[in-house]
Amino acid sequence: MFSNSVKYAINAVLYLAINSKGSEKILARDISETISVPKAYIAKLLQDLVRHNIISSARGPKGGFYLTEANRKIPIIRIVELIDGEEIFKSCVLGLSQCNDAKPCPLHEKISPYRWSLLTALEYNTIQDFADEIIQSKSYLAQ
Amino acid sequence: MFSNSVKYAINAVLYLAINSKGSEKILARDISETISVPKAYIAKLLQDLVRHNIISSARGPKGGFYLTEANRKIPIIRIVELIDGEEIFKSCVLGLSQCNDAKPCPLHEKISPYRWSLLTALEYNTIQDFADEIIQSKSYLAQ
DNA sequence: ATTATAAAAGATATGTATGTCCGAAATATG
DNA sequence: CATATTTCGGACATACATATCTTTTATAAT
Repeated sequence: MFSNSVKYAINAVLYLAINSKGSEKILARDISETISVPKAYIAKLLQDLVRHNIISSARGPKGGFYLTEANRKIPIIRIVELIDGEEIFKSCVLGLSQCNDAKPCPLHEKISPYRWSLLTALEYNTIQDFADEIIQSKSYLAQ
Repeated sequence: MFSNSVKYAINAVLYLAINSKGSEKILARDISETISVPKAYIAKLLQDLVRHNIISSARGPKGGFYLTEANRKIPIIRIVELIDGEEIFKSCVLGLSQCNDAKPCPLHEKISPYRWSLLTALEYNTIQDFADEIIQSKSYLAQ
């Protein structure tokens, strides 16, 4: 469903949300080790998120990545859209250009509820929402 | 969701199911042109399906690909499992190895029921079931 | 038998996602 | 100001999916 890059990015951002309080910053190295993704690779993804104002960063000593209050209110789907593009929820699972509710492909109706559940969960839950769930042990980021 | 290979394979098999009646055979070239996939590429996929007894073939003049009655009763999910592997429906959407009902990732509970219904739909609907739907204009393979 | 046809099989090529490396820019600290 | 730290940016490397090309094998028809 999602590329590895999106999986890594969501994991990294949620780790950030849980571990950086206020202006406290988190090193790319810490994130890399915790989520078991190469430092240079996750760093690139995080830089992309910074450029698009989904997360924040500071260079130099005491620098690192962190989240502003505004960052925390961003829906998770923005991460997916940025990295994998907006089409992944919309394009036909069989690759047919004409597939839609009126002229569905054979799998369309079977898959639509699944896709819709995923889409709305990502659209209506913010970074902070998921972080709260994890803090309250309602869900987990166990590797 | 699915690899291009799976998309191509499902399209090709359903085209076969609809267009080969009885022992009438269909050329790789015809399938290639109809579903707009390079002949050598779709041929390889079809050969793989033949080796695993999902479809049937005959070489030489009057040869081609076709479906036996047994082939037609095969669930669509067998094509997906063969080409993309069995894990694609089972592994965590966030790539977490420990994700399950007891220790769910943040997305797990929001999508599990829908994912499961998709899985069972592909498990219980055969090649013929989907072909029938198309013949009855309940669904379409329009490019 | 010979020929034409078509799948099967193997080898090679291309493209995209993933992963790595190195130097530049920014900045806190002494 | 000098130094250490850390993100940033570009270039490079690797792996895997996708695509192509060539040869071999099987077989129907003449």
